[in-house]
Amino acid sequence: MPTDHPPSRTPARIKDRPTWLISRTFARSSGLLAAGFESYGRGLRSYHYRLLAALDEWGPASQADLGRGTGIDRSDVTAVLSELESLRLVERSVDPDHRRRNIVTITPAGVEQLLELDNVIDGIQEQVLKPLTNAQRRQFIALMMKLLAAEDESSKG
Amino acid sequence: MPTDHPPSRTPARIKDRPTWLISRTFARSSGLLAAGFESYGRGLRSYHYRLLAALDEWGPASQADLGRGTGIDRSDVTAVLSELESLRLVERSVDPDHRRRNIVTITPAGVEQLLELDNVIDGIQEQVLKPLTNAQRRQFIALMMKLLAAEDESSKG
DNA sequence: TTTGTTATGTTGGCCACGCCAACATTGGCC
DNA sequence: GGCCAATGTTGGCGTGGCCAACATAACAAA
Repeated sequence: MPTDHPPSRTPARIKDRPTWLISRTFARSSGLLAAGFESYGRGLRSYHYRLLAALDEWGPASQADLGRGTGIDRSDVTAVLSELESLRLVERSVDPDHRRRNIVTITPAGVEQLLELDNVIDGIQEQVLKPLTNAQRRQFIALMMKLLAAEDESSKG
Repeated sequence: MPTDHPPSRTPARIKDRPTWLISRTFARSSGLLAAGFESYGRGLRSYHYRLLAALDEWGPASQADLGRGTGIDRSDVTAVLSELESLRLVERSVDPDHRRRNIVTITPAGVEQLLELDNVIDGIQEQVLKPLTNAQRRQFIALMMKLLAAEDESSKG
């Protein structure tokens, strides 16, 4: 559990810089997220959630496709899928048309787990944004989307 | 260097969530920052910068105070200071009034290094915010500050 | 058809950042 | 004098994000 120990003073040349604010914001967000995952037990972390979500949404897929789709490295996909498999949340089978490839499928238990995680994570969005009014939340989200739009474009190519 | 490999699709239940946007924003920011530090060579990273900035701004301090002030763990402070010391950017001396304590001082070379890093890092602020207009940048910064205000309060106690 | 070349899954490793525990040592307090 | 707190240090752990190397399988070019 990242306990998120913020600095007590923070040098002036640092404290107002966007990169610093972004980093603190992320620390707060990921701390809350980690606490959420942990309170949930099972040893699931964000990678697990991302993979379950991808499988639920895109249907059965190869590990390589999962990696590309979620931005998780192949090797990490392998490791996390093994954990998910041992929890019976996904299943791996060899693609008959391409025996080097695995077809990964989410199980009913996996879907159920995913839905529960959805709830936990939704609650955390609320916590993260709590200091902002609704209008400010919308603004904040819109600004981040704009900030990331270029990146999204370039990776779609 | 974090190469920041964004996902190519991103599941819908994830892609609009604030925690996800925050995490992507941070990935972008810290990727640019890391590239900046690395292009600069010398093996300096954000911890080094934070400590140099703290020393420059608050004057000579003990390691424990540096840790509390910057939010960096004592043990990490020790390690990073050793690197800074071997680069002759800081000096450690035993506090005569408290021989368990070190007094850490930034050297002239350290100040110089800090100023150069300042420039690099300022350039990165620009890059990070590039997609936003000036008004949007101000908004974005203000929103993050509000988001973090509660945390700052509680750690001042 | 044989010879590269590319894609896939796996293993094992590395780094940054953030933590924590344990320890010896020092100083302050009662 | 004896206890407690603070200090610096060592060593370790976890997460997220990477990369390299490898065997194997499929594919493309020759």
